[in-house]
Amino acid sequence: MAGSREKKRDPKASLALLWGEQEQPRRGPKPSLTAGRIVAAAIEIADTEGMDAVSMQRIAAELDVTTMALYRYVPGKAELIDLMVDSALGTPATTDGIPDDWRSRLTDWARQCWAKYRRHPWILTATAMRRQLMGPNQLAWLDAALAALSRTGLPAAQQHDAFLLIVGHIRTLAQQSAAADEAGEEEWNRLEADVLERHGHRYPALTAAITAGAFAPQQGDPLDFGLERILDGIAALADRA
Amino acid sequence: MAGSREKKRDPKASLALLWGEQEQPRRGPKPSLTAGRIVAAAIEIADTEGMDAVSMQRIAAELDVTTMALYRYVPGKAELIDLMVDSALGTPATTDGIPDDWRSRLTDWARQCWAKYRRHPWILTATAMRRQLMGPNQLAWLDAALAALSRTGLPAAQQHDAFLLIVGHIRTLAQQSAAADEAGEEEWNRLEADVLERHGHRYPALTAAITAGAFAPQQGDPLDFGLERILDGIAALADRA
DNA sequence: CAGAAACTGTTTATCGAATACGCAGTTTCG
DNA sequence: CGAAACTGCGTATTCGATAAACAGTTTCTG
Repeated sequence: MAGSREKKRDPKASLALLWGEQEQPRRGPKPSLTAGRIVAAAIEIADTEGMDAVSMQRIAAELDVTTMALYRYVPGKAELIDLMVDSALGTPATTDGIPDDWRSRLTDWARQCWAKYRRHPWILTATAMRRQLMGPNQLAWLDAALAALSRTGLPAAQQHDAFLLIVGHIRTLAQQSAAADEAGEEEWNRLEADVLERHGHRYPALTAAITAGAFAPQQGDPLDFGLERILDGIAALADRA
Repeated sequence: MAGSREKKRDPKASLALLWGEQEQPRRGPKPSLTAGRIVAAAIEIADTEGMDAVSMQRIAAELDVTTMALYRYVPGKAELIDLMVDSALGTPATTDGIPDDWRSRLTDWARQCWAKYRRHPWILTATAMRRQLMGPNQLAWLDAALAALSRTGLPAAQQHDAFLLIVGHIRTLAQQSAAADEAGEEEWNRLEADVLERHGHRYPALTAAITAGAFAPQQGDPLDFGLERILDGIAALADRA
């Protein structure tokens, strides 16, 4: 959470890198790296130690070069993060074997997307509060979701809204699960329980919910509840039309 | 997006501050500040210039003290952020005049919450990927939502799930709107349009959706679509039971 | 009331991070 | 061959968070 010592993001450069629209150098020493290797190293670090551990110095160390060497391949950290996200998302799997109705397709899509977020929780931070720069992979995910949604017969604008709704749900889960994985979870729970012991009377509904086990760990995929509700809601709308 | 030069968050200290469980000093000079004033200054900065502008030095400057003076009142930046969030959320308004059914109550709740996120978009970043430390206000919001949800008759665990679903939707909108407010929005759109011009054929559903106006600016409250779907989905479930 | 004790704001010093700049060596083209 | 286009790298700058130590201020205590 330290300050932003960086220059602004250069979307043009990010896009060029995302789409591989870089001219190959014709002279000079052979590059010892590629943007791809840098991105892969950064993702590796983010996966294992979280986004906070991703620094230019750290990536460089991982690749056995000096920090500044990286800047020959990516314009800056902001652009690197754009690349990380698109790369980590990868391509959605084919829909082979999935029934050809919108609900099955969307469910499958959501499961896959959720899997990606679980594998790379840092995607959440990496994309929070920033305009998304759609790379090839991100566009593929969007396309897949819209392909399913188009079968609902809903107006295009609502298809987009529905897409956001589902992504939002997945991101909420990612947030929850990232928070739960934080260190010292037990201590935190104990502290909060303590607080509620002392102030719980001010929160009757909450107290009742806790007593009823609303916050007990659940079994089953946390994705399901919300996804079912959303799809039910969309179905109701689609049927109405 | 710079590194984390801070020590870990101290939840105990945050909670003590959140609940005002601090012992008042009995000796020494009169304190010239309070945690509250620091938090207010930080929120002011975040509101007008975004979270990135919130640095200890900046807050101190705003309050006409040295940076280190702040550390007499808050243990560190992480704890300060906890306080900022709870303070910015404030208390949910009373439900006077809102019909006493769960759907109306939840709709009202969601609108209020969405208003808070719109006023303080940085809450999104401030709470991303971190375990939430529930302060008095955050608990009040949670309590209010659960009070409404309890009238659905759903099991407690599902009430919690439903709560997350709604908050998730609100946060998605906040994310969207924050991204849209970023500088250079037009240039970005132009660049993306360019890309699609060149690669659009790989994304038929997306191309179709764009043509159909899926991404055109919409009128009306963006909250509504998703909220209606979610509530419809919840209603369907509640009716079934 | 004299210290001691508990505080306060401040100064100074580290350390981590991003990244601008310029240098020396490497390749390739005219 | 020599300039041009590159590459990796050492150096320096700037910001941010925060630790440590210091000097002045109040309030107790004996």
